[in-house]
Amino acid sequence: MSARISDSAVRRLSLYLRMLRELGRGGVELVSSSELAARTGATSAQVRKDLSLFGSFGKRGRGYAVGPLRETLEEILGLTQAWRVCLVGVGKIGSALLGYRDFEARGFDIVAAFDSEPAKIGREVFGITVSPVSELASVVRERGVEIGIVATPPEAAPQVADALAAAGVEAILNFAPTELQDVDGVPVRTVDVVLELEGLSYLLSAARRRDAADGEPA
Amino acid sequence: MSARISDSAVRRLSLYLRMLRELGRGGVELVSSSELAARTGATSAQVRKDLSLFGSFGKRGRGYAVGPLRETLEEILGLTQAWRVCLVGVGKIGSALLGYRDFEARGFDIVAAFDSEPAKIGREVFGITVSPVSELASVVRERGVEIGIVATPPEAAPQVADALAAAGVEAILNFAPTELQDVDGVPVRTVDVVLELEGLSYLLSAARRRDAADGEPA
DNA sequence: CTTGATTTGTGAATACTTTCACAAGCCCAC
DNA sequence: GTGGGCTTGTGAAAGTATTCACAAATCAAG
Repeated sequence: MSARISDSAVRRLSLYLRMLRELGRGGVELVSSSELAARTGATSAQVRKDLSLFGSFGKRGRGYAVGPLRETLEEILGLTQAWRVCLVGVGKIGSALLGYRDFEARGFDIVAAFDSEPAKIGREVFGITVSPVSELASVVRERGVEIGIVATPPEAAPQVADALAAAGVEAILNFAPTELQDVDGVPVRTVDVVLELEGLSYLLSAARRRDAADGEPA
Repeated sequence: MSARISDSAVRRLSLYLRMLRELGRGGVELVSSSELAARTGATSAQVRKDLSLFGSFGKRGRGYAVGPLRETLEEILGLTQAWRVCLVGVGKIGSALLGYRDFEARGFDIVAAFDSEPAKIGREVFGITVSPVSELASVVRERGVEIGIVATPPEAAPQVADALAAAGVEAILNFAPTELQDVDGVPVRTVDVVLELEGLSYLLSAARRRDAADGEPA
């Protein structure tokens, strides 16, 4: 019952949930594993296996009830509560994230923002007032922040992550192009755009090498 | 020699490369697999295995020569050339990406930007003039764009991706929260911030469930 | 030249994930 | 109520990825 669930399985659960919400809005009440699979890029067996890690939610011969399964997945993913989030680094990317109102709709409330640059302190960005990083610890504690977003330059990221963890943040989302080891048991996810582009670059140049070797097919 | 290389291996190669550049700037000339591993969150065996997929670059008893290995990895990842990139959707995230000058430094030149909103057409954002999406096909062809970035709302993303593929783009980086199947053999990577946050939410609530079950330890 | 301290490169072993394939269950039609 | 068409849930099989562990290579010291 409590085997560790892989990151990729959790990621797929999020995708299933997204699709279930869409189906629900469209009034659909029942969905089969193969429909869900087709719409999320998975296979039907994978959908069933992923869901079976947590229980038995479908009806044989019929499929899954959209509403109840949606609620179950929200429960599993911890989305029945709102999480309190803070953001450190109100630069270009940080500001864009503050303005991304989808977060709130998805249960992630940004309740504080920090920057080290004096010119930015006190400024209000998309409804959030920017505080000085020196107040990070106290504000995080006061407002019960659970998730921290790091959107600073790479040099500052490790210290900021440490400070967040020390202040009691329980998980970190990192946008700085730096590998941040899990700090003190606090899980870190990194979103690294350059890394993604380099992954595509690899695919393209590998394809070109292959084409060249195979005599440049059509 | 030409077994398929996994995405995760390629991602690690990018991290090694990043670290090698840093070491090179610091004047370091030789690095061992275990040093590289410690700095990138991998294991030394993994570093050696990843590199051995492409050849034999180290010296037994000594380690890897920083400069030459950096060049080899740049070659493997296709980073010895500059890639031409376009961006579709000049909203909050799109603008932030246009301003992210690191792209150019890493060999990804943004040579065009598109939007469907008339108010944005012709405006110059961080040095790039916004063109109407109606001109996407012609501009992509004219300027030889190889990689397309999708930063539109989710509803528009699938059509935009199709249009990019049809116009001859060879790879797509997607920021819209929509699963985009690989279009017509064009590889797609998706960066989905909400998905990452939901992954963290899962970890947090799983940890809490565990704590509650184990009688709330310290 | 030999010894010893390193560190690579890599088969073999382990661990993890995905896919297969089918019995068990469900519902509709008659 | 019985038959037939579907679809789930899940062990077993296949496929991938990671880790282990060690022979082969390198170099410095004496």
